[in-house]
Amino acid sequence: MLLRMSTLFLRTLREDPVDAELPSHKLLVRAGYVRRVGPGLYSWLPLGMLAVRNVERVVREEMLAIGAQEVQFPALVPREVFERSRRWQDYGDALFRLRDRRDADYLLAPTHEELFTLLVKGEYTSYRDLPVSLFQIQTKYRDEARPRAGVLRGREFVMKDSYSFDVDDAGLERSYRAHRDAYERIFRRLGFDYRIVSAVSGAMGGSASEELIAPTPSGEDTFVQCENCDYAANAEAVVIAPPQARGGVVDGGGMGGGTGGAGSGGLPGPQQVLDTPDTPTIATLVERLNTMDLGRSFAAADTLKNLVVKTRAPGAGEWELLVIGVPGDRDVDMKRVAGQLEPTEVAPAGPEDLASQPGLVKGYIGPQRLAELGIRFVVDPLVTEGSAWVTGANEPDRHALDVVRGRDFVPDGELGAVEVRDGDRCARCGGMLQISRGIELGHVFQLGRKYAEVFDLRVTGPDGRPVTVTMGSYGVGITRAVAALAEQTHDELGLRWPREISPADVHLVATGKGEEPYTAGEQLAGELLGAGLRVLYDDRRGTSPGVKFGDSELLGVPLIVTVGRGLAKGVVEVRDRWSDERVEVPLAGAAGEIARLSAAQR
RNA sequence: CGGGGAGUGGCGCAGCGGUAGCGCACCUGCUUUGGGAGCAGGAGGUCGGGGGUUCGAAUCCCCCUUCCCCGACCA
Repeated sequence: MLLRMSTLFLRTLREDPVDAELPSHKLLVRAGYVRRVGPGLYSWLPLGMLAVRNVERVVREEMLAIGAQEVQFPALVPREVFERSRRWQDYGDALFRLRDRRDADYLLAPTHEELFTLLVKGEYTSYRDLPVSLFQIQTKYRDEARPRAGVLRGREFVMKDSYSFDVDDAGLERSYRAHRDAYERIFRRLGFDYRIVSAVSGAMGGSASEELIAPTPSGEDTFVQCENCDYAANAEAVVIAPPQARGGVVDGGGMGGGTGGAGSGGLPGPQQVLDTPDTPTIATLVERLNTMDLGRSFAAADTLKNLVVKTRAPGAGEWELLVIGVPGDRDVDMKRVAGQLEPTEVAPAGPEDLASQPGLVKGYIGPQRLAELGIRFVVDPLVTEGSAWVTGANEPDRHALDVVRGRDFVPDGELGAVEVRDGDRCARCGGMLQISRGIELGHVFQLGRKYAEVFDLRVTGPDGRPVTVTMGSYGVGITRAVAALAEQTHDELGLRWPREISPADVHLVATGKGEEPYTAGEQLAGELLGAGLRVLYDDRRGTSPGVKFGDSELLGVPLIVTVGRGLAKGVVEVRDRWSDERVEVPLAGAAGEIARLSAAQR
């Protein structure tokens, strides 16, 4: 492949686009890889297209290598298909819906579980046909509430999605493993720094759902890693170790700071109700407590905050109230809560929900009488058995002190609800958890029988009886990978591609007076081509050297070869865009040497 | 959905009552050729849309609309 800059459809920009915030976004636009068309919509220009095709190629090769077979579904799907899986309703506003001339409803698919399931159902009927894995590389649509970060989170994007079909759990496990391994090979080949994090809560070390994340400060996914062991999880799926008993019980201390509770050993005295006027928030409460001359000081961590939410089980018509108790210095992570309660829906309780239950006094809710009110109550595991708290007294302007779990209230259960913090403890080994940000590159997921049941995908088993198929679902963001890689690998000069994704192996720059650089460049370009390299050749006349060098840095091809000044000595200069190392190579035989250097790059 | 901001040549911006300008990019000529060249000449805009005020509106007023950023949201 030989691309000539003189004819390449490319215009680089000297200035950053105003709407871009992230380096990857700025650079992909400046380097002429993409152009914005509308909110969350981008055109891919020739260089960008080459990068996208390269990601596709790597993904396709690795999918085929595990025996997955490629198919292609329409992006435009009739409503009925998504009605059956309920996603026409459940997917919400993020689903692009449209109507044809006959007023029939259609959608632009965000993923294709339904069609994959239906396809297999239509063709296969026996357990002997399984397992099978199918994939497609296709444009997906999501009407994001707020597209951002350029191509990283658009409303239209290219994604590889695949699905595995097995007769039993052991088979699913194997298919899952194969995909997970393939994903590791894909991201390694593409040159990513990536982490695999658990995306499922509860099941410690469970592998039912994992995300492959590219760590980068600007990423919009939050995940935690243990400093000590290899535990890593999405922030919404994290499991935090409960502290040693805190507050009054075992022996004072514990974690969570403050000197609250009973201090030294033994249960605190019976709970007492205090007048605490105008203290509807944790901050105001703590301030008030510390001026009350109670013989101890209090911190937010000594208070028990009770948040009211409402839940609705699938199919149930009515919302039910649920109170969640967490230490007062902690925020509740609603996504984490929702993840654990799924498929039951969760929503914050509004004023009208509270009004329906007069026993709940806003700002002064305590768990002491929730049971008698018939309201369900769960606590975060940080609220350990035997711990003592300051909490609401269920009366306006009053709080209760030394309220002990197990003595003064008994929750209906525990629910990890708290937002993770740096320094929280790993539930596996007790090590410190560290929070990082990253971009989700891929997701492997044991879907199970959800769609197989909805679409009645069954095959005849060995005993002649029908068996419901179990599925895995696996995705890789193709266009997102290009941007994520740019985000991870760029430097102050511009893009910097690993070889597998780069639009070319070598960026050949001809510069200098007269014809010599161009005749030599032309010949070298041909030789490089002959050596099997993909060449981007800057053959522009009348473009000053500074512009050419600047472009070569911006475009990000990993090896830059300059034909110019060195010709007097019979050499060309070869520069590694990654290390910035420069070597002079004799023009005679340069192609072979350059091919060798290129092959040595990552 | 909440908060902030912006719509003026391809891109980035200035102008804020007197009929549109700058930088980059582009075109022509000459010079220049190892770090975003110089000189000279040139092309390109119904100033987001509609209505109003005014002798006169990019500029003031009203309505509409689109877009961007932060947050909420995001299988």
